[in-house]
Amino acid sequence: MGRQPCCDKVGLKKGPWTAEEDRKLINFIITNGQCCWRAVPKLAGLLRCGKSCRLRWTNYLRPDVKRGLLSEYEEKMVIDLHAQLGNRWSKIASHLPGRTDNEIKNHWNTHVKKKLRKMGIDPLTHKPLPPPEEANKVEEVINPADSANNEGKEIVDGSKSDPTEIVNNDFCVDEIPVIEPHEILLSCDEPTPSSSSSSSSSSSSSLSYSPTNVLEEPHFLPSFDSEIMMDSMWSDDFSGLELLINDCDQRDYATSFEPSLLQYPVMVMDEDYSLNF
DNA sequence: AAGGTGTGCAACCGCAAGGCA
DNA sequence: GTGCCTTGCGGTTGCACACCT
Repeated sequence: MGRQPCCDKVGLKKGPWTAEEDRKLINFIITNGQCCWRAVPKLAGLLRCGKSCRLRWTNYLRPDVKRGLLSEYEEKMVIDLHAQLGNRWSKIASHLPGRTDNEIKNHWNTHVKKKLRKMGIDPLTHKPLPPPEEANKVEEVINPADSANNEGKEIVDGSKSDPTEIVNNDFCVDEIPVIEPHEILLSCDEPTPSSSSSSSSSSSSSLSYSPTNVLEEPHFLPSFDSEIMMDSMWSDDFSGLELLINDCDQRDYATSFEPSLLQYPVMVMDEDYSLNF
């Protein structure tokens, strides 16, 4: 007997969520909390599968989710945690409050991989990449017929591209010293206000990157535990949150009405139903 | 200006884990 | 112990936008 599909796919909507769908899902969870995701779409009046609702909520609509690019410090943490944990994105995300596994995974695939390769570091192993010639030799030995079909070809395939490209990219693997992940130094082009103001140890233009540093950066992390926050937010006082969504002057109104909400990120819904905090 | 190509990200898919009867 | 159900995870896809020619 085959596996039962997670939901009846007939008549279900796919693709990007609309503002109206977001509103329905938010309203439902505000009213009922996070319950059986399989039942959510039906109860919320959505033509989506439960999985899709859960994903939308956890990755986008959750009030404690952080949007925008990862800071330098967050990126360093991701790299370090990836070196320790591999592609366990949810574990990595659990160390970065407000960041989702999906967001970190996307950031890794689109930004960090390239950055590490440019630095001469293999994003899979976190070890230095071999020089182009050696890499080609190794590839030829391993698979002479298909040496180009390798993940490292983007950077190290010097046989096909103009050698000056390497110079143009300010990168030459011959100059890359053998370094371990914990020795990596990343420059901070634009230190974020949080990192520059909160950490005197990171006042220079680059941060020493090491597991101990990662763990010893208490000022960067929000002072709340996201899970505790969510529990409090959803179980204790939905009415307060609802006020934030429904009132046009949410922040002032909410804080005057319920001062305890000040300790939580304030969720504000725009006219187009996008959320701001 | 138009078409082609590259990039980033939201969302989907399939599988695995864990809980429960 | 077994099978079903739900949730969570990681890999992958596809679309929209930016950039290039």
